[in-house]
Amino acid sequence: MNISETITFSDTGPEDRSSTIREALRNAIIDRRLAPGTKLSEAEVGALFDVSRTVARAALQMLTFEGLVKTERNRGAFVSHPSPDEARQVFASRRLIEPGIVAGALERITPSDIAHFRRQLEEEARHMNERGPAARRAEIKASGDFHLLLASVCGNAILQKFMDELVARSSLVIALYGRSGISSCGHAEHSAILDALENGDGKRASTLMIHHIDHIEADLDLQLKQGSGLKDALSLS
Amino acid sequence: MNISETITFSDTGPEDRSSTIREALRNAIIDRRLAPGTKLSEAEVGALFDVSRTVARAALQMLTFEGLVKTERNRGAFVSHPSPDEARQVFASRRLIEPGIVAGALERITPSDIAHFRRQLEEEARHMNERGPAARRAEIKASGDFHLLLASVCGNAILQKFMDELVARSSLVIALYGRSGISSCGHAEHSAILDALENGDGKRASTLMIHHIDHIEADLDLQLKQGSGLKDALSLS
DNA sequence: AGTCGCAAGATCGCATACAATTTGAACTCG
DNA sequence: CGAGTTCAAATTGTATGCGATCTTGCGACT
Repeated sequence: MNISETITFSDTGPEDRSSTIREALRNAIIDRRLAPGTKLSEAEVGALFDVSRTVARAALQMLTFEGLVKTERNRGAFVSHPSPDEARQVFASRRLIEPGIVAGALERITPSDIAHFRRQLEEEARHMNERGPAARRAEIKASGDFHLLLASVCGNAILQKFMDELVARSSLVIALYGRSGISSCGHAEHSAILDALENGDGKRASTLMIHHIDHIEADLDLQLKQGSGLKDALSLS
Repeated sequence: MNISETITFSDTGPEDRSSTIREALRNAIIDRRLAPGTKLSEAEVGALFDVSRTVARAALQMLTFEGLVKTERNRGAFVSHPSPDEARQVFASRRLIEPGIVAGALERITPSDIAHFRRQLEEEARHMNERGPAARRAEIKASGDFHLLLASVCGNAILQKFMDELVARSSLVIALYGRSGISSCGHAEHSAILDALENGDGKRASTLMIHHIDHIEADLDLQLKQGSGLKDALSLS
């Protein structure tokens, strides 16, 4: 496993090591370097990051709270394998929250923010034009970052935290249920939303956002093919 | 301190003890038996519930994730003391989410649910007619339970979790900034919302809900009297 | 041959021990 | 008498050890 990327703790400063591990695992999960269903043993995680089980456990507990990891008592922690129903709930939540985020962002967005968005969208476009699984992972991540940036502009830390969780879960869902062929449809819509925001047209931006979310969800294949948990093992190994 | 209420672990079964402690602390916080700013030392919490620091720490970590507790590295955990700005963010989030919850609940609510709501509202009314701080605490809690019940009916576990957090934070905010005199205005509005739901009038229910939230927030005194964190110490000790 | 039971191995839950950091106070010096 | 410094008490951060629980492989019994 090469989960730990090129992480040397010194980079992030002496701050919470468990948070650093959480972020690394989080990135690995939403990048799909860690497949849903993968077991994350405390000892293994601890060994990978060269810490004790205590801090590894703390990181896993945080991820469990975010819904990216599922822990079963006396059995361990596993990368979440959201059911189609959970997937629908994720998108229902986003449909509810994101229009409000757009409205909030509209009132506080600055030219400097817009420039930031433009750079972000360029990045996104670059990944879109590349091929290969690495590029696709980067694309999913970049697409999520657009929504997170929007949430940060809106200035509500609570909503931002909610969006953090929703975007992360979405990445999992897309990786699991996405029909890979048509997945790169989001970029133009991001641009359009940003344009509407720049023109101060909040109504249009909200509408575009809802359609955008609809499109993402429509691109999924959410037929319920799984009963309980035996499929986990089936799909992962 | 009598935080632990009448808790004997055997009640909740052999499940996670840290979760049990989390709930007990959570209740104590939203009931205002634990004042904002109060220090929650790991050792003290552990002693109160007769567990080691390890599990106490886990409970505190969960509460930190919910925003009910703030931990500072190497300094400890404290009951959150939300700023007026945070308070506004809480209510902004609720204004965004709860209408959607109402809409979701409308489609799934059953007569049995409605009966449940009625019983809940009676309970609420009982506390409203009593006097004293204990009754007021119970009233705040019961009022929150109405919203949580609504969220549970809506059938979206993610939104339900969000509402859990928002309602808990609201209780803190109300306890901190509520003008105590007029606080008991919510009951009639809850009834009205339920009536609208029963009649299938989702539009009206949503509108009532927004007004309800507006009223709650309007009843607060959110003048920003505090600069940073020195006031915490000032108000707690 | 199939099934049940049992024991060994692995992993987690929790407690405890030790290290690191902060805080507050006593103490010294100007 | 006040300011600065040093040290000790308290508290958190982290590691590790032990018991409990679950899994799994092997063997005996039907």
